[in-house]
Amino acid sequence: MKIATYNVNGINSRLPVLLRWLEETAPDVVCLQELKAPQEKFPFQSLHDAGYSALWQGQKSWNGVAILSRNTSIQEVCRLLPGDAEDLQSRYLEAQVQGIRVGCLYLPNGNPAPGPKFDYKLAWLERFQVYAANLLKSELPVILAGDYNIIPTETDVYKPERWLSDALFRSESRQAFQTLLNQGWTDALRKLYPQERLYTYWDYFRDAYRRNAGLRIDHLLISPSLAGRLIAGGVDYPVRGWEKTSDHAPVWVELADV
DNA sequence: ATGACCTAAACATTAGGA
Repeated sequence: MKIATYNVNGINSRLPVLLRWLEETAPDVVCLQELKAPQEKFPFQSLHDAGYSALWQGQKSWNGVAILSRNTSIQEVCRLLPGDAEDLQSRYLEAQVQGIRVGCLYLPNGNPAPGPKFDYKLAWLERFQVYAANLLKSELPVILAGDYNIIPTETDVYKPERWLSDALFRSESRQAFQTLLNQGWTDALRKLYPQERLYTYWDYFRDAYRRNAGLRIDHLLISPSLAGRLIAGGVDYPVRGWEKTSDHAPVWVELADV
């Protein structure tokens, strides 16, 4: 089965691109981020017509996450990241889908750093680490897929020296990502491609996509039982070159059937 | 070092993104 994550950067303005990508690649499960749409403006009918059921947590203007499942139902687990009752931003959605526990996340950007936004990012990461550790303890097959807004290593950015003080690449962010790997999560794309330069995001500025001046910030972290089923994965690069496209490209993994 | 571009709503400028 194929599971993908895609930061769409506005689901309604991106709907033609999303539907074309779904039709061409037919992922079984999809995690979407940055819907930038309130709950009532989610295009569930268009997705239904394309063969996908959907669970979504919208928000006016910003954030927003969704989980899609092809031809099957979705059982909701939660709509917010636990650990802070004050944090109502739509950045985490979890469901049981096709036998797998799927966490869809949109981690805070954190810029400018240092500052309150960076503090929020680090606090979110701490809550996420606690939550992820408990998921591992459950021994369920789990995938935590989304826009982590973290460049894990200097292999994951076209020009590391330019990004050292950026919230995406600061040591606190990288260390938090490493902590998740140390817990036992597998960075699926890096596992499949240990050395290669893989990017999932290219700035709209400066012709970044054509120059391949990109970042790898969208990740699929898989629990040990799923790591044993990992058979393929990749970035759907051409989607980033389509008309009216997101600044992110979809990322996917293929898992062997049990 | 700066600014380049894109989205949604604050609607024609601003805020946020990464």
